[in-house]
Amino acid sequence: MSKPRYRRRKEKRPKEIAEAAFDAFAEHGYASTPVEEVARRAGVSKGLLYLYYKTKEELFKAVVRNVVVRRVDALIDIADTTELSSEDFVRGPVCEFLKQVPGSPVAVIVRLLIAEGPKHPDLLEFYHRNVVSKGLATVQNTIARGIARGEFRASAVDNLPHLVLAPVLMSIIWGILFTKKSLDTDKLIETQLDMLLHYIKA
Amino acid sequence: MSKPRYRRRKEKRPKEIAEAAFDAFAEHGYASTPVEEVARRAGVSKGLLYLYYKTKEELFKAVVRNVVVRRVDALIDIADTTELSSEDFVRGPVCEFLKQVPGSPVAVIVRLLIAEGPKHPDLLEFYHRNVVSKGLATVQNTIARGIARGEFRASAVDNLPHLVLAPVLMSIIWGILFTKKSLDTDKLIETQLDMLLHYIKA
DNA sequence: ATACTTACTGACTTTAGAGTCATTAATTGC
DNA sequence: GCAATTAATGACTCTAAAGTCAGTAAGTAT
Repeated sequence: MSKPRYRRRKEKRPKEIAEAAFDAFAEHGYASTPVEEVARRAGVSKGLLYLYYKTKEELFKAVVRNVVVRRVDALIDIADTTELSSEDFVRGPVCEFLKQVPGSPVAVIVRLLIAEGPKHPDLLEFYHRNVVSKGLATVQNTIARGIARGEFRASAVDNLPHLVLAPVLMSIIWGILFTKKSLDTDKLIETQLDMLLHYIKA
Repeated sequence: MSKPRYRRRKEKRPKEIAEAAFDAFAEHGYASTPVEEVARRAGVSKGLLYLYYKTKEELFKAVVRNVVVRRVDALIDIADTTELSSEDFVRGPVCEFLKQVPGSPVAVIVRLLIAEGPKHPDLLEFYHRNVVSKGLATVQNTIARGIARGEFRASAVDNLPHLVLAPVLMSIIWGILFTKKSLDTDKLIETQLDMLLHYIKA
């Protein structure tokens, strides 16, 4: 009549473990987080964790891959189907999207990648293909479309979509290092976009 | 008649060790670098290293502090004494300075700080006080002087000097993560400054 | 030359944490 | 109900690496 000590839930375990790992890594970083800490947070034994993930490194990769999924694709869809003028599109949906990034799980992933990335080239490759290059391409397409429509002029920015993401990256890093010293990241991003638009408007 | 097994060089050891540590940390990161590896590179025994640095953490802090020294102050001096117009000053000395940062030891320090910084608040405080806030203040002063002279107009950028450094940070991070995927960091920085100047010119 | 000081060595101790595996117990099928 | 299957446990092993310290030899003073 006693309660069972645990439930067998084969399908849900991997996800739960990956989520616990994300939280733990976010707090202490990858190298300083013992696997046992992850297991504890997931309410699971260390042995079970190793049943689903062969090594700590594999767990790390699963965590990074998990967070990435779908986030960027949402924006791309909007970009492909919007009816707005290029300027309104940038000032509206693009701006909103960029502003929520620094407070999102992506910020954590960026920190993990900077710290541990160089040791996992395949992971960087994956991240570049699925997030970075997609994001940059979307920005670049938006600019190109604006030019085609006669809304924008051609400029050096055409090949430097990185400039759109630079203030976002700045906000993320600032948040990681100097949480205490406040910085108005929304204003930072808005101003950069305003500057960009002035620069390339026809 | 045999060569001595070592020389006693009390004064030079700490510096040599810190430099070896910088190289090692740059290559593998802090957490993944054994102290013995640092000692080996410095041509010294592990015991001696611990004579000069009580813990690995203390060594880490010494490394970060070492690199910081003087780099920023050079620019500040130029800023205070230049005879150039504000625009020429930005397009010349400021631009040159910013362009060499991504390839300098500062890039390594940034990586180390992002990875390990959150565990060493005093170090972040030090870095903020001696590098970041000084750099930002210099940019801000330059803009303010331009406005006072009637060369620039007042704008949102007045309080967001971070925008000047954003492309530099972008270049640093890109270099760390995607060395293979090339990016013209000089062009990136130049374009951002060009954009900024267009935006704030009177 | 000899005694003395201390920079330096490297073998040793200790510990934290990754990964294993024999055992247990929840579930499934008969 | 009973046997078979497998999700789950946690005590254990093994290793890497931080930190220690008794001993050694380079330099110094007398």
